[in-house]
Amino acid sequence: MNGSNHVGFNQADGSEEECPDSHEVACAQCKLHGFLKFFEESDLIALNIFLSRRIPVAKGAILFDALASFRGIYAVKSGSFKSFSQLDPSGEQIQGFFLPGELIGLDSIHSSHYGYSAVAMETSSVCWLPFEHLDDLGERKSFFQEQVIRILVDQVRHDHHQTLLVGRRTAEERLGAFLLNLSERYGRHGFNGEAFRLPMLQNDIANYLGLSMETVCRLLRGFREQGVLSIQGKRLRILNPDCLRSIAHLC
Amino acid sequence: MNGSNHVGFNQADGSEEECPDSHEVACAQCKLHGFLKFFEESDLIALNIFLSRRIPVAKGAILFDALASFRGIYAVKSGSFKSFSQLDPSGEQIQGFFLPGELIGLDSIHSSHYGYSAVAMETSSVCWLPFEHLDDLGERKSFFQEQVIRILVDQVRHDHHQTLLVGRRTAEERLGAFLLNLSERYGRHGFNGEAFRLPMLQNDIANYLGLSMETVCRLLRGFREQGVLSIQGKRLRILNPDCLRSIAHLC
DNA sequence: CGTATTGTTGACGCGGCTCAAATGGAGTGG
DNA sequence: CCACTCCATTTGAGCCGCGTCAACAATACG
Repeated sequence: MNGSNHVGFNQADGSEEECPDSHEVACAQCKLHGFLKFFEESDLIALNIFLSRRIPVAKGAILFDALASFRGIYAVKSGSFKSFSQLDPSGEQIQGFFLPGELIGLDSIHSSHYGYSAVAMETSSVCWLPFEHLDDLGERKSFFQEQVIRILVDQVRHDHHQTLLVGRRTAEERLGAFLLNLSERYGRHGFNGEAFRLPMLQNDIANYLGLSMETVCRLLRGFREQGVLSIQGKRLRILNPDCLRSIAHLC
Repeated sequence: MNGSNHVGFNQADGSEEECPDSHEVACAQCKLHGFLKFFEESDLIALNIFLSRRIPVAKGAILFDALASFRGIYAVKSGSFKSFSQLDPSGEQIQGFFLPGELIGLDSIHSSHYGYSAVAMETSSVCWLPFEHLDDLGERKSFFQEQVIRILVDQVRHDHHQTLLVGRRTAEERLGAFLLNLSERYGRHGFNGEAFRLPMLQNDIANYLGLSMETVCRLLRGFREQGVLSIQGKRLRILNPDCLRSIAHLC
């Protein structure tokens, strides 16, 4: 767990501060780190040539377009993103949210285009791992693919759960499970899972969960009145996680 | 597209008839075939040592249990399966249906357990590809993994679509899209996409789509009365695909 | 400070769930 | 072949969750 046997990331740039921005995910907590940690040092040096670190992305800026040709995966370093498809002319359908430490675009591997768009919901920064030189890894490519498979499997699991959630649960259960999911993800990447920012609009939450904005708003008020959580602006605090779990029927 | 450059499958057993059962998928149309077709002949001979072909599975029999340890993937040769998780004590949640030519269990790769159960909805047969000797493939393992990734990506795409479908569409749109999806899948694997069996119970369809059985029943009657399709027993015939597409809002 | 965007609240209607009961069909044993 | 059972399907009645519409408040932003 000591990161000293790995090249790159924060340590690569000696002049870099330890923690320049408290809202930034630590490299050791980033999924990109887990992605690469099976490589030997020599490979990592090669990979680091291609790894672009901390690209700033302005709020509302498009990370990639649905029609953009696949050029690698991104890791959210700070800020947050949403992905959506435009299939329906009536508006966008939000596919997912991406918090610091999470990867975007992996499911477009082996496709010519990304197939969906990703935009920053706030001022953000990403690391970018281009995939074009992957074949240079030679025999080690298999390790790399194993990580890809591992993460894709995770996503399949999550999507199954999401389908179940959106299809068969009440609005209250969906929103509760959604908040718990956010909490768990923040916690996993080294943030406080009990108190965090809700970077997305209520409109986006509603869209994602297949609900109306008004229902989301009313439910949040209900949760507040039950003392389950508190909201001020975009800051959320979960006061009673057990109660929230029982609401979401995830005991 | 001539299958003669590949070893194994039907051709391997010289005494085997061409088409002993018209309800059986042709090997050239099976996803397992696509899965293996990138291998050289020598590798395929090795793989075929492990490939168990045409294992019969009785109606209602469990192919694998949620707690069974992962032992490889199955290809449906004839019949059909449903997969489901038992998370909810109130009953099963159906995750998917598997028709002849389709693969079951791939998303459990790199897990200790399957994580969900699969049972035969009718008298069926499968081919089984154990994964335990995959490392024997050596450098060619990478090709294999590439296929795994390709199929997992397909599944992620499908699951996203499913989430969207189940979350934001009316009951009519969901059922229409479901039937069209079945039609497309039967067609893709060499069957008649306009007239096929509905192997699952209406109860299962309802569960899968997040609807009640009664709603599914009423909607099917509506489709029949509109002349969109005809049903006798479990046999379904799509009389007006364009109308069904417009109902499903997939033009 | 003004404008645009997001969030809040109420009234109302309907899609689809629930409950309940009847009908049909497949399998089984006599 | 029939009688019986079990399960699936069908149909109806009633109700409620949540979407829609509309008006207004609050917040963000230039």
